[in-house]
Amino acid sequence: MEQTAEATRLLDAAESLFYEDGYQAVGMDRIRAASGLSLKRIYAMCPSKEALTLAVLDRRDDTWHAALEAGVDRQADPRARVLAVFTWLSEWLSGPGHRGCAWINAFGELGGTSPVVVAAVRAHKDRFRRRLRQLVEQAGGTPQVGQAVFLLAEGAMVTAGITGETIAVDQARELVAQLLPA
Amino acid sequence: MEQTAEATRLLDAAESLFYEDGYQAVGMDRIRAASGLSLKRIYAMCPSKEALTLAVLDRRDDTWHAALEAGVDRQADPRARVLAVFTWLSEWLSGPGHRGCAWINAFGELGGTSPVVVAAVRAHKDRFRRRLRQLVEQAGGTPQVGQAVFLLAEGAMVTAGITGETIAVDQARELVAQLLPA
DNA sequence: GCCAGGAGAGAACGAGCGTTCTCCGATTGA
DNA sequence: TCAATCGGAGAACGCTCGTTCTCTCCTGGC
Repeated sequence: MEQTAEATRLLDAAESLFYEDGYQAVGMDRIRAASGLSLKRIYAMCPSKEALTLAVLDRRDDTWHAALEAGVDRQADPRARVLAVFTWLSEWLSGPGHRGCAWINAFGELGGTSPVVVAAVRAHKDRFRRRLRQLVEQAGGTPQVGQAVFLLAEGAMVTAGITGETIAVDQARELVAQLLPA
Repeated sequence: MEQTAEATRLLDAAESLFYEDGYQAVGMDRIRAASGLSLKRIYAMCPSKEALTLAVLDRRDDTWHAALEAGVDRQADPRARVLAVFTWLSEWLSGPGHRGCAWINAFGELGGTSPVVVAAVRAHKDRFRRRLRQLVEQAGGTPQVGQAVFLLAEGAMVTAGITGETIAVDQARELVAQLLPA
């Protein structure tokens, strides 16, 4: 999908509706109404709902990782940069109506029926895991600690989504602080 | 729902179809075909699809925790009992066609639209967390370690579901072994 | 033997889905 | 000024959903 103003409106509308209510619960008509575009215009930009779903996940992967980097870059010390991941995660997940990790949720809903969505989710999680391992390595942690940090982050995200609170993320941050070398 | 042979057939069919393909992707007609019951019989036992969804989650909560206890009871030493949770999880998640934690997936799909499903997911996760904390306490671990074990378990389950492999669970087990007092 | 009653299966219903098609108005070139 | 072409809006289509209804058949009492 090209990067026009209309494409942005479409992706914005679809992204928030999909995130709030899920993919199958949101019809194309609601996306039409929320974006202010006509169905014909939408289908001219995007051949199907599944393609729109993938486009939403793809764009969100970029914005999500960009926001993560911005959070990390608030700190200079390598150890603090790892902890900053969790500080940022806590902020990211604390907005009203937040419902956890969009990719975990997408996998839960579409993982059994849509292989392309599964591939998108795996790609996102791989990217996150690699980045986390890199940050941990720069802070002097072993790959094993890197994997622990990743699993704690995943557990914290899924728990924050289900409970609606971000305490789990803060707890994970404390645990990571103990795992990293001083 | 009473515990008749037909109710069991219904719940068995619905549980495996829901788990494999998700809730909205499975129509009542597929459940009818898989269970061998007529629609009228199904609706005589269960007033709606949402009620069936909850009944499936409820029964699975019991069978899941019973299987967990059976896994834990293979060990007598308190420390080994905590590790046995992860050994059992790895087995539980290694079957063909496995797709991670049914409650996390249910939350991903229906969390935005069905408050009763959210409540069922929270109840299940609370129960698991309490049991885990208890086991960790009996092994001499602090509540903080108990929370770490819970977050690692959640992260491992969600990662195992997405990747289709159980390595993450085994890694989590190793990390827990390091966290627990010797 | 016959009629009343209940349970069976699956056709039917209204709604909503993703996607396409039709119609209408605007615009452009001579 | 007019005709031809293009693009937009949303009505329409075929399908599937969850749920209900109808019709049929079997059973049991007199």
